[in-house]
This record gives sequence, C-alpha cells and structure tokens, in this order.
Amino acid sequence: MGHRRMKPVRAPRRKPGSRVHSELAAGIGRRILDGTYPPGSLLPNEAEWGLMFGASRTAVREAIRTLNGKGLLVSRPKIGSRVEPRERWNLLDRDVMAWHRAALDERTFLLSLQEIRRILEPGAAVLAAARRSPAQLAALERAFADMQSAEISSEAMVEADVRFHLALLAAANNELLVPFGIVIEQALASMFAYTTSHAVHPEQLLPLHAAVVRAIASQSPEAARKAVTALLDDTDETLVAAVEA
Amino acid sequence: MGHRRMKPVRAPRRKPGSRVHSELAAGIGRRILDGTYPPGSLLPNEAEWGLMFGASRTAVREAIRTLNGKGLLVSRPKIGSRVEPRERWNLLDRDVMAWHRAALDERTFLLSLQEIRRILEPGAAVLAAARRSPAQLAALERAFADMQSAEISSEAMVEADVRFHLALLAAANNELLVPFGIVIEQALASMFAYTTSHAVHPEQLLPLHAAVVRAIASQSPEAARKAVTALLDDTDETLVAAVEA
DNA sequence: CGGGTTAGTTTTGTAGGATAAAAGCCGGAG
DNA sequence: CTCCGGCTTTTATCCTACAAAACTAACCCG
Repeated sequence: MGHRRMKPVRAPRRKPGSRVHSELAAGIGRRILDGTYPPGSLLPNEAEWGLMFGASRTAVREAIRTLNGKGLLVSRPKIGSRVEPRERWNLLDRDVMAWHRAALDERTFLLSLQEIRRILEPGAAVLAAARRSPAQLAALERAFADMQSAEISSEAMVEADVRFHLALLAAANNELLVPFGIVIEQALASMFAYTTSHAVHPEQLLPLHAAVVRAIASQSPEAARKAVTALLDDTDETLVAAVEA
Repeated sequence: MGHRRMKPVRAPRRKPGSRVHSELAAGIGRRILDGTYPPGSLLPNEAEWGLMFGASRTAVREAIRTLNGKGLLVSRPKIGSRVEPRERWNLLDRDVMAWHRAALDERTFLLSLQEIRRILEPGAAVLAAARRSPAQLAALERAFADMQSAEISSEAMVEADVRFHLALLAAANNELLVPFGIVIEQALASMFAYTTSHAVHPEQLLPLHAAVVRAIASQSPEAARKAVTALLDDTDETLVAAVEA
C-alpha cells in the first residue's frame, strides 16, 4: 500500500497561551501573586486594565473571569474586583503555581515540594503494594523500562521518571491521590530540567527504582515503603546539593 | 447604651454564583464531569450553548473561559471546544470538585478523602511539633478552646474542628501543605454536616484533640504523630459507621 | 433637627453585532 | 497525484449599548 501521507506537521501551532485574554490573565495574576495587589485591595477597573494592556474590555473581562475561577478575585458591580484572602487562592492550580513561583524563592519552594513527597509517596506506596491491579503494575513497569532505555539526564529520562511516580500514585487506587500527585510531579518535572544533571549518585537511580517495582510487584507494603523512602533519600541528596550550589 | 442600629442587614445578598455566566459554567462543567461530554469529545459551539441556556454569546464565552482555566476544555478557532483528558482537569478546584461529587458516589469519595488524611496529617504533625511558632501554637489552642465551648455536633463545633486541623497543617510551616489541607478540610466540612451526629465516641473527641495540642506544645514529634493517628482512628470509626448506615 | 427615602453615579453584568484569525475542506491547476 | 488557493466554520477580539448592583449624597417630611 502507498505510504499514506503523514499529517502536514507544520508544527508552529503556537500554544493557546498566546491569546490576548491569556496574556491579560497572566499579567494580572502575576501582579496579585507578587503582592502588587495584596489580598483585600481593589484592582483597577476593567477600562483601566484595557488601557494598560491595549486590549478591549471584552478581553479584560475574560481574563478576570479566569482569575475569578481560580479564587484570586471576586467582582461586584459598582465595587470592582477585590483580591481574595490568600487561603481562597487555588495555589494548586497550574497557572497560579507558575505565577507564584515566578514571584517566589525557588529553593524554598522546591524543598517544600520534596517535603510533601516524603509524606505522600511512602503512604501511597503502601496502598499501591496492597491494591495495585495487574494493569497498574504493568504501567509502572513500562515507565521503569523507559527509564532504563533513556539516556541519563535526558529529557526522556525526566519524562519517564515523572510517569513512574504518577503510576505509583495511580496504583494506590485512591481517586484523590492522582490529582495531588499531578500537582507535585508537574512542579518537580520543571525543576528536574535544572537538577537532573546534578545527580549525586546517578548510577543508583535505576536500582532504586527497580526496588520499588519489585516491592509493588510482590505486593509487599513494607518493602514498598522502604524502597520509596530510599529513593526519596537519594533525591533529597541531589536537591540539597543543587540548592546549595 | 442606645442600641445603635445594626447594619441594615438586608442580607439577601445572593452570592456571586447566581450570575448568568456562573450558571453556564456550572451547567457545562457538570455535563463534563458526569460524562455527558467525555474527554476528547467536541462540545456544542458557543451559539448553541446560548440557545440552550437562553443566554448571550458573551455570557457563554465567559463561562467557557472559566472552564478553560480549570483545565476542563481547550478551545480553538474553527475546531470548537474539546474536553481535555481527565488528568489535565483541576480536580482539586472547589467548583470542579463540587461538580464531580454531584456526579459521583459519595461513599467512595469520603473514604478516599479520609485515606489521604491518614497519610498527610501524621506527617504534618511531626513537622508541626518540630517547627511550630508560638503564634501557630496559639492558633491551634484557640481552635481547641472553641471546640470545648461549642455544643457537641453543632455547626460551631464543625467549624472549629476544621480550623483545628488547618492550624495543625499551617504549623508545619510548609507552603504547600496549607493548600492541600484546605482542599481536604473543605471537602470534609461539607460532609461533617452529614456525619457529625453519628459520632461513635462523641465523648472522646475533646480528649483526643487535647492530646494533639499537648504534643505540639511540648514539641514532641513522635507523640504528635501518635495523637493525630489516634484521632484519625476515631474519625475512621465514625465514617465507617456512617457509610454503612 | 433627624431619619429614612430617593435620585445619582460608578462599576460590573449581559446583550448583540461586526470583523479578524485559525484551521479544516475541497476543488482546480499543473 | 500533489500542491495550492479559496471557502467555510468556529473561536478571538473589538465595539456599543443598556441593565443591575451598590455606594453617595441630597432631599423630603415629620
């Protein structure tokens, strides 16, 4: 048969973040996250934003609607848009977290993140060992295999590593664990690009992951907990070294 | 003293959820969460939604912008709005979670939630015992005092209880733990309204909380972990009983 | 003089229309 | 058969107008 033509792949396809309302949402969002407009304060009105960004009121309104949905603002007629108290912000939202990190100390953030992993992942491993389905185990093994075949500290390695940890959380069969994990691993992925080349014991990465796979495969909760903890200890070392550098 | 007239208190002040675009966002959001429009499927276009809900295209667009920000959709010219794969949904978002729960089995959800607490809170207690500031301890004690003075299974009790657990997480001094906790406790609060009257050991509620306060006050990480675990064991009992009923 | 009501004003909310830009579709030229 | 250009659908942006909310202040009336 003829080699049916692949998709054109004229891949420029700039991401949907380049839209005017997205720019506005990001611009306003960042100003809130960095404290330019603190909680309780009143934002410029829609017309003023329009002038500032050279955009129409419609675009401004759509941006504000986005921020509204993320819990950063509430708007009321005649009052305007007021910044919500911090505890109502959806800090776990992808965009909000990105704006937050842009305005924040990187090291503190990463250490906080790793601390959460140390709490969450061993517990998830225990559940996963007890409850993983064969398909979930297969997904974990697949991620591990991809790590084995990827070059050290390549992008493919980071991707497979993230997928590995997500597969672990998914195997715990807890509906809420996966969303939590997505938040964490996504944030970690963006920083691995930074620290992946600084691994203290790069040769131990695969054996440590292999131990996790074995424990989950043999359905041994305690072994799984220990294997994941060892893995996190190693990541800790790398992180601490990277942060101090 | 003259009873100075209180604020007019014409308190109807219906929440901002009653706006047209919010109704639309909820209507469309629910249809996505309940599977009417599964991931990958194409939604009706903006004009059609407008007809369905009797709203203008402007309102529809603002609703879609909200859902866009929550990761449920992506929109492209000429294509329309396509439902994103589930792993991109912000399931930890207040609204998304509400729409989700409306379409979901309540029991599974609550058990998942409690399982997460069992993983997260003991770890947080350890950190809190080691790092809590005097002010954070004071906040914890205040919440506990409010629990003591509240009537059993009253609304005030639930509120103080939630505040207690959030104070505990805040005392861990981890930036990310608080957002996680807010998600969890908020969801729990809405269900406590259901189960608060079914407490198996209502008389143990205060002593169990008191033990946590003591451990955090004396900065004993292991004692804190044990106290929180005991507290969660008790909640488990109540939950299991409520679910089976 | 006091108190409540009403008119006015500002800002968001909703509506509706007009263009622009994206991207798939199809037909025609070579 | 391939590539290119025009057609078409749908979102993206802009604009204008009016409605509704909520604060301000003036005003009426006892």
